[in-house]
Amino acid sequence: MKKDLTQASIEPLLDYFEKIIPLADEEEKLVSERFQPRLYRKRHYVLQEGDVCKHMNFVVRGCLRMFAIDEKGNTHILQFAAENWWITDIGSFYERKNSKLNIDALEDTMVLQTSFENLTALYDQAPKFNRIFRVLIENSHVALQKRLLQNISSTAEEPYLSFIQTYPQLSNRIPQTQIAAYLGITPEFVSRI
Amino acid sequence: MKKDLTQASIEPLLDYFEKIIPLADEEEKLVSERFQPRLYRKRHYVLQEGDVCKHMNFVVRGCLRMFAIDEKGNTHILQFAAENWWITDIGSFYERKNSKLNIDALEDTMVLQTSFENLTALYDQAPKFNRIFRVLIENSHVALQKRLLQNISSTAEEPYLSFIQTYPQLSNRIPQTQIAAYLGITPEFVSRI
DNA sequence: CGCGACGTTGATTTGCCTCAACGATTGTGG
DNA sequence: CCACAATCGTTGAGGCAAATCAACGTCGCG
Repeated sequence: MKKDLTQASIEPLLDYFEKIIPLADEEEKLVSERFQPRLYRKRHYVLQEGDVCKHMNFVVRGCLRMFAIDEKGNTHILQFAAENWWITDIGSFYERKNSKLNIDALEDTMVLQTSFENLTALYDQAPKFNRIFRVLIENSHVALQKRLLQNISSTAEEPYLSFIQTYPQLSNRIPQTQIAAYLGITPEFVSRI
Repeated sequence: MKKDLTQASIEPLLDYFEKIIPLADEEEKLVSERFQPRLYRKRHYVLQEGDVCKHMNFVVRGCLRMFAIDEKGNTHILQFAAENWWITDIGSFYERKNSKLNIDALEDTMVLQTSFENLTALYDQAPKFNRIFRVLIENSHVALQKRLLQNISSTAEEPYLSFIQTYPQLSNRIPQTQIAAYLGITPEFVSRI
């Protein structure tokens, strides 16, 4: 039996922002006007290679992944996004260029999403969000640097152990094949660890 | 004979900002008050592991590198920064935590640098810079994602060729040993390509 | 039920590392 | 100004970590 995903509210996103910095009632109202809930069913696409990435997504429930497919047909996962994570192809979203990445749903997933137009409007109406989103991306930049360092480091075992330690809740939910595609190693090798 | 590096001015940074978004005279004045020139001699450290990263640096002339040293003593380079590039340990700089990274000079290097206090003051005085630095970090995030993808991809040859194509001016100036440490492969193997 | 996705294990191959030796170049101090 | 050390690039031989290819069992799902 599926969970009930038809209930949607802006609350999780407001809670999330509140943890970073308090919002005035007026600002909460702006957020609720500029974000819309949307349900993506398992295996459905949020973004397809070649399209412009139209939305910035905040995951309320479920799990998405962003990935690229190389010339040999191998899938490389750049990012997972479970509850309270953001996911979008930043370059494509802000520059409105065609994306080389894909985003799809590993599970039935509820997001709160905003468009480029709505987000820039929000920046104008409440400049505070410029700072919030700057901090968000700074944090994910730091995380990405850490990941790159581990990836460059010698053995494949270390990045794997680090992943299941850093994201224990994720490594339960996600098939090993997906984790392998995230780490850049083969599923067979993950199995041998 | 060494180039004359004693001349320092805020001009290159103002030029840089102007290319992104026009600045009012008042804003230019604020920038020149909040950034200071500084010369780092070859092999001198801008940031040492264990210290808090005190400065955000804009390279006017020369070249810096940011790197980590792993438990085996191997050096892994996260980023080079030549003319018109920014370099800092973002996490350490904004959170004022001890850094696990090092930054040093590959050549005599002139930077324009600002402190956390000066930068936050600048954000307050001219909120426009929130947006500017949000865009800067978005761009470097996109670049980092691209690099991670290439690194995960199978052969070591592709990342190398991509590097010398993307940064031809850098690959002339920088020893192959440094490029190897950036790509996560051995100098010997770079030589065989 | 039967198909497809997933995980496991084994045998073989290979890309890259490690270790080592050797010129060429740079730069540094006596 | 020369001698010596340090840095850099190159090449060779050998070894290992992880990929590849393949076969098989399990599970969930249409």
